[in-house]
Amino acid sequence: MAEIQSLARGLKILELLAQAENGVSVTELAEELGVDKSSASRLIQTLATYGFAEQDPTSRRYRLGPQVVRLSRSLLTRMPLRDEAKPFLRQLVERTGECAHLAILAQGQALYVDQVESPASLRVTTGVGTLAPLHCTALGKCLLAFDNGIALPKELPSYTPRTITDPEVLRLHLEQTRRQGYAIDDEEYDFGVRCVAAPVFDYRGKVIGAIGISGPAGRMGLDRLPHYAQVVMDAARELSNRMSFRRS
Amino acid sequence: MAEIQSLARGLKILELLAQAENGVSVTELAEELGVDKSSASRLIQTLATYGFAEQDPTSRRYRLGPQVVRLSRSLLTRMPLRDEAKPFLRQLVERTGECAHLAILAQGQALYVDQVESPASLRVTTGVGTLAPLHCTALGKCLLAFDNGIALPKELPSYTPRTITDPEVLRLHLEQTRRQGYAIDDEEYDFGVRCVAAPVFDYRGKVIGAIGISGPAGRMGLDRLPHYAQVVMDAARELSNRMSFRRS
DNA sequence: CAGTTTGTTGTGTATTGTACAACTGCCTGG
DNA sequence: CCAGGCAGTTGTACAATACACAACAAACTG
Repeated sequence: MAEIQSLARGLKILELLAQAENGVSVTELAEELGVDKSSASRLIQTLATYGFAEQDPTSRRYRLGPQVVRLSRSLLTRMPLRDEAKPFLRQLVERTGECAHLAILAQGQALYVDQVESPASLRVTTGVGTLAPLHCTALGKCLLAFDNGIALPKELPSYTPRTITDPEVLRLHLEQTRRQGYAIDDEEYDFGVRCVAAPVFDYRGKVIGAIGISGPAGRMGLDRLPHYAQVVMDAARELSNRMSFRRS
Repeated sequence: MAEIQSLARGLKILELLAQAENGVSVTELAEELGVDKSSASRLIQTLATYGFAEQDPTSRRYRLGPQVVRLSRSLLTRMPLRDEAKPFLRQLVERTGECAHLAILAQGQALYVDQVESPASLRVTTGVGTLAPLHCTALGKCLLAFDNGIALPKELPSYTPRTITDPEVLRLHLEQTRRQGYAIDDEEYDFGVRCVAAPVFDYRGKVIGAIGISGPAGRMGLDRLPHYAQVVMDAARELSNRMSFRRS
């Protein structure tokens, strides 16, 4: 009895609401959870009274409520790494003209927690809150390569023809990443998008996140990547220094 | 029995986690909820297994988990208004040099759901997910003035000496807002910050949100406000047109 | 190292969440 | 326009489950 059933069901409902495109009906919820309509109805009513869900008056379907946005903000604003990283992200955008991102490890995936947009009209925006796989993104590879505690993902799903799907190839690739101190994503997750990222460490040398830039392959030619890598690494190193002082 | 107790308690815990600066201990949770330590422990364990809470390994205190950021993203990306508004927010920043915001009504407050930052080094950023009072912000006043269904807030707390705290004064002020088609916040919520906002309507003429700009009082002189108001209203009107086509 | 505080794990009991059923409002088709 | 079906909510009885109490483990403090 280590898990509160009805709370767990409520949380599952939140996830279902997040996945659903156009809201979810009570009957669908009941089917998905394997409970009666009445139970599903009461559960989501509770979610609604606390602002975590909302009912569309006409269709009677439920969707996520504004409360989740508030919670998210609380989490993000209370993240020291995010505060410290912001100026470096801006700096990266200034120096490279591409979008800059900050990600941390969350549930075996890379969670994008901040972004500064490029001024270019063609830009690669990855919304804050996005979860991306570790094995085919530059930020993810950084987390994977420099975090000793983490194991390689069992599955290496393919997103583009360039995605590394062989565990052994990935292992070697990560070793190289460790050696050179930065990671590259060469159209392995999104067609036509290249990324460069470097790890951020705390005072104990533990990886706490990664910062990097993403841009269209056209602008981010392979020959220019080493230059970008240097810029990103410099920023990451300086940010790591900053984080070392905030021993929280 | 219209409310599932344990789910409600779990949601209250989430709110407590959001408010707490440095995480919350199990004992604190138990006290706050009026339940036993053991119950609080099991509730938050359930939250943790689903990624809604995280335990700091050293301090054993709990904080919000990454799952809430994911949910938030789902909600925000599924918001048609947000997609449509983005280019107009960028346009506002370009034309005025100040930060632009989009807000909707949520739980009797203005919820900031998007922002485009000003390039100026002195800028007014209001994080996405912020809740602000309706009676002393430009975006809030728009929602208040143009939404027929909504009642005036009972309490009109004061944030600066300029905050309107008299209901009658506010009523007249909102009438003027309706007449002129835009709202102003003249340092009524934040010292030294002025805002201008205009409402966004759907195809039925119902307010679905508001967009506006915020800047330091130094740059946003009172004499320039009418000009800014025109720019904001133009954008809001065009955005309203766009929204009329998406009859969802 | 003893004492104290804090978090987690058993366990019996009663509260509470659940399924079943009845009810209401809505939509659809004849 | 009405009959039939469907989706969502409310009532109710029962049993599952979440709860308080207690014991235990672990960490902090003096």
